[in-house]
Amino acid sequence: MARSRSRTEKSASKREQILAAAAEVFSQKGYFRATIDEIIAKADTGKGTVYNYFSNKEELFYILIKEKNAPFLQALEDIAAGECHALEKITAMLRVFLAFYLENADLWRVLMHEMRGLEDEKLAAEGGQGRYRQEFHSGVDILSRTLALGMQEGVIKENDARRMAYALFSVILSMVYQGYARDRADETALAIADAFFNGVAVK
Amino acid sequence: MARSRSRTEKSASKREQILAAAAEVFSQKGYFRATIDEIIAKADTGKGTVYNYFSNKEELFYILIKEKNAPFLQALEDIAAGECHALEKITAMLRVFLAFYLENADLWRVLMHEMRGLEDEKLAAEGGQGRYRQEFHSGVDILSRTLALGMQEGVIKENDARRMAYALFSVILSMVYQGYARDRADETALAIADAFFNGVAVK
Amino acid sequence: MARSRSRTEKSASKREQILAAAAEVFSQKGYFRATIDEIIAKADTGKGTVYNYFSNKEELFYILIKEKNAPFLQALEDIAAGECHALEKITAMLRVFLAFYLENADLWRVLMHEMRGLEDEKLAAEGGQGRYRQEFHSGVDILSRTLALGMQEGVIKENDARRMAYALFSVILSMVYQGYARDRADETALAIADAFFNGVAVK
Amino acid sequence: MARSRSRTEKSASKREQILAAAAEVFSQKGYFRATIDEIIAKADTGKGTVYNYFSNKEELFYILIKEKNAPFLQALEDIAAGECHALEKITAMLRVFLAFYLENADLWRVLMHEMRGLEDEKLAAEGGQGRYRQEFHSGVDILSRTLALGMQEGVIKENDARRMAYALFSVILSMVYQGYARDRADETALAIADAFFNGVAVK
DNA sequence: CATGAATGAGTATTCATTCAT
DNA sequence: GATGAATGAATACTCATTCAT
Repeated sequence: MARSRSRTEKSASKREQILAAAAEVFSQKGYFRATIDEIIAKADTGKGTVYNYFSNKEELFYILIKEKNAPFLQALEDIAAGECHALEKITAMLRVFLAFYLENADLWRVLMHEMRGLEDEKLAAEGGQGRYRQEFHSGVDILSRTLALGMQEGVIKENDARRMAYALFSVILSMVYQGYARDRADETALAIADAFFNGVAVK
Repeated sequence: MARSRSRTEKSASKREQILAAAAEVFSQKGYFRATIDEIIAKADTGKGTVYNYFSNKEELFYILIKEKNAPFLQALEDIAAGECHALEKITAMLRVFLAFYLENADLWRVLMHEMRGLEDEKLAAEGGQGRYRQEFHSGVDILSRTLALGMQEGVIKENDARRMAYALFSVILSMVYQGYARDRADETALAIADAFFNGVAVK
Repeated sequence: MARSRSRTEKSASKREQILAAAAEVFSQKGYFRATIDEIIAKADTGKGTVYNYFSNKEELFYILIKEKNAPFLQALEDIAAGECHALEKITAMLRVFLAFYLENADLWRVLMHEMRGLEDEKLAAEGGQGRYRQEFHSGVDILSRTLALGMQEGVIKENDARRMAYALFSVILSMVYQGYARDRADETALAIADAFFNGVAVK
Repeated sequence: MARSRSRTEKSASKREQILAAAAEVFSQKGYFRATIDEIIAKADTGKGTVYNYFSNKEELFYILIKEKNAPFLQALEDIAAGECHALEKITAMLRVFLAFYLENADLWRVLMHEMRGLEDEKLAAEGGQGRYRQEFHSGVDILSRTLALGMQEGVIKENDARRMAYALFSVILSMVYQGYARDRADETALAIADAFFNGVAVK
C-alpha cells in the first residue's frame, strides 16, 4: 500500500515538511506573528506532530535557523581554508553571502530583528548565552578573519576588521532587501566589491 | 506646588508621556510584542487616556514615527538646500544620520522590519499607499538626491544613486547597531566617509 | 448680551437638548449600545453636563421614558373619564395609541426589550419594584379597564380583559413596526378596530 | 465508564453544550449584554473551545437562531403542504407557533430586537442581505401564504395577508410574553383563534 | 453650572501547548 | 508516531463615571 512507506521515511518527511513550511511562514510573518496553525496547514500535518519533533515554537525556529546556517558556514569555511589570496577569498565569500541571502533574506531579517526579543526571554529565564546572536554572527566572523588576513597581506588598509566586515555585510543585505540583487546577482556582487575596494569618489 | 500644574499643561504632558513610553516599549519589543499595558505602566497613565489621544495602537505607532522623523527630515533638507558642494553635504548628512540613528536605532529597526506586516493589512483593507514605507524612505531619498548631485558635479563615480544611498545608509545603521558609533560618533562618521569615498584597498 | 439669557432658561434648554438627543440615540441603538458620547455629540453639550442633570445613564433613560409616557397616559385617562360609550372610548384610545407609537415606536421597543436587563440589576441591587414595567403597563391597564367596561355594557364578549388588552396592544405595535401605519394611520386604526370587533372570518 | 466516552461523542457534546448555554444566556441578557464568559461558565468549557466551533460571537448567535428555526419552519411547511382546508391549517399553525414561542420566546425577542443592530454593521460592511431578518420573517411568510389561501377559498375576508399574518403573529407572541400561554397553551390557542376569526364584539 | 481629561473595569478574540485516542 | 479537540493566559479596545477647573 502507498500508506505503508517505512515509518522512518514518513517521519523524516514530516519533519522536513514542517521545517519547510516554518521557513515560509516565519519569513513572511516574522517569529511572533507566525502561527503554528499556519505552519501545519502549509506542512499538511497535524498540530501534535509539530510538538513531537520540536519541543515548542521557539525550538522549531531555532533549529530551522541552525539547519539553514550550517551549510552556509561550511561553504565560507571552505573558502577561508583555500589556498588563494585574501582578495580572491573575499570576492568568493561575497558571492556566497549574496547567494545565501537571496535565498534566505526574509528569514534572516526575522532572525536579526527578533533575536533580541527571543534572547531576552531566554536570558532572563535561564541565563542562556545568546544562541541566535551566535548563529547570526558566525558568518560575519569568518569574513572578518579573512579581512584581517588581507591586512596582513598588505592589500587592505589597516582598520578594525570586524567593523569592516559588518559594513560589507550590511551592504550585501541592503542590496538584497532593496531588490537590486534579485536578477543581477553577479553584477551586484562586482559592483559591491568594486565600491568596497576602491570607493565611490572620482580620483 | 508641582502637583497643581494647570490641566492644559498636564494634558500636553500626558500625550508626551505616552509617546515617550511608546518609543521605549516599541523600540524594545517591536510593534506586535509591545503591549498597551506596558506603555501605560511606563507612561504612568490609564489605559483610556491612550485611546483619548490615539485612536488605536497602530495610530500611536504611526504618529510616533512621524513626529520623530519630521525634524530629522527637516535637518536633511536644510543641508540639501545649502550652498556648499556635494561632498560636504554628504558628509554633513552622514553626521545627521548617525546622530538620528544613535537616538532612534531600535525604533527604526522596528519600523523597517514591521512595516511590511503593518502595511499588508492596510493595503488589503483600504488600498492605502504605504505610509510607513514613505516615512522610512524619505530620509534616504534626500541622500540619494545629493549623491546624484555629486555625480553631476563630477566628484562621484557615475552609478545608480538610489542604490548607493541605500548602501551608505545600511552601513550607517549597521555601525550603530554593532555599537561602533556609540561613543565615537565622529570617528565613525569619518571612517565611513573615508571608506565610502576612497575604498578599503591599498592603492 | 446674548450670553446672558437667564441661568434658568439656559439650564432648562440644556436639559431638554440632552433628553431629545437621548431619545434619538436610545431609539436607534438601544439602551446598552447607546453611548453618552453619542448623546452629547447630538445634544451639543459636555459630558459633565449630563451628569449634572441625571445621576447616571440609567436615570437618564428612566426619566426620558417617564416624561414621554406622562402626557400619553393623561390622554388615555381623559378618554376613560369621558361620557361616551365603551366602544367609542376604545376606538378613541386606539387612535391615541397609534399616534403615540408612531412617534415613539423605537424607544418603546427598546423599553420593552431592555426592561428586563435593567430591572434585573436594580432588583438584585436594591429590591426595587420594576419601575420600567410599571411605566410600560400603565397604558395597557387603562385600555384593559375600558374593555372591562365594554363587557359590563354587554357590547364585548365576556373574556379576560387584560389578555384582550394585551392582544389589541400588540397588534397596534406590530402594525407600527411593520410600517403599515406610517402614512395610513387612520385607515389602519379602522382596520384594526374592525378586525378586533368583528373578526376576519367570512360569516 | 461515563468518563471514557469517545472523543467524537464528547466533541459533539461540547458543541451542543455551548449552543444550549448560548441559548440561555442570549435569551436572558440579549445579544450585546451576553458575554462569552457567562456562556462558557454555563457550558462548562474553555473560552478557546467556543472559538473552535464558532468563528465569533455573532456567528454563534446566528447559528443558534438558524438551528432553532429550521425544524420550526419544517413543521410549518409540512402543515402548509397538507391536504386539509385553510382554516384547519391556520389553527394547526397557531399551535405550532405557540409551542415554538413557549420554548423560544426570549431568544426570539432578542432576535427581533437586536436584528437591526446586528445587520446594520453587516450591511454597511459588505452589502449583505439581512440574514437575521430572513430567518425571522420566514415563519410569518408561511402563515401569510396560508391566510391568502383562505381568502381564495372564500373563508377569510379579503385583506392584506401579510398584514394579517403579522397581526396574528404579534398576538401569539404577546400572549406568550404575558405568560397567558404558559400552562394553558391549548386554551390560549383556541381563544386566539376564536377572537381572530370571530372578533370580540357581541353580535 | 458647564466642561472634558483621566480613568479602569469589562469584553471579544487569538494562539501556543497539552493529552487522550 | 500522528492527530486535533480542549484549554486559558494574554491583549486591544470601549465606555460610564469622576472631578478639577
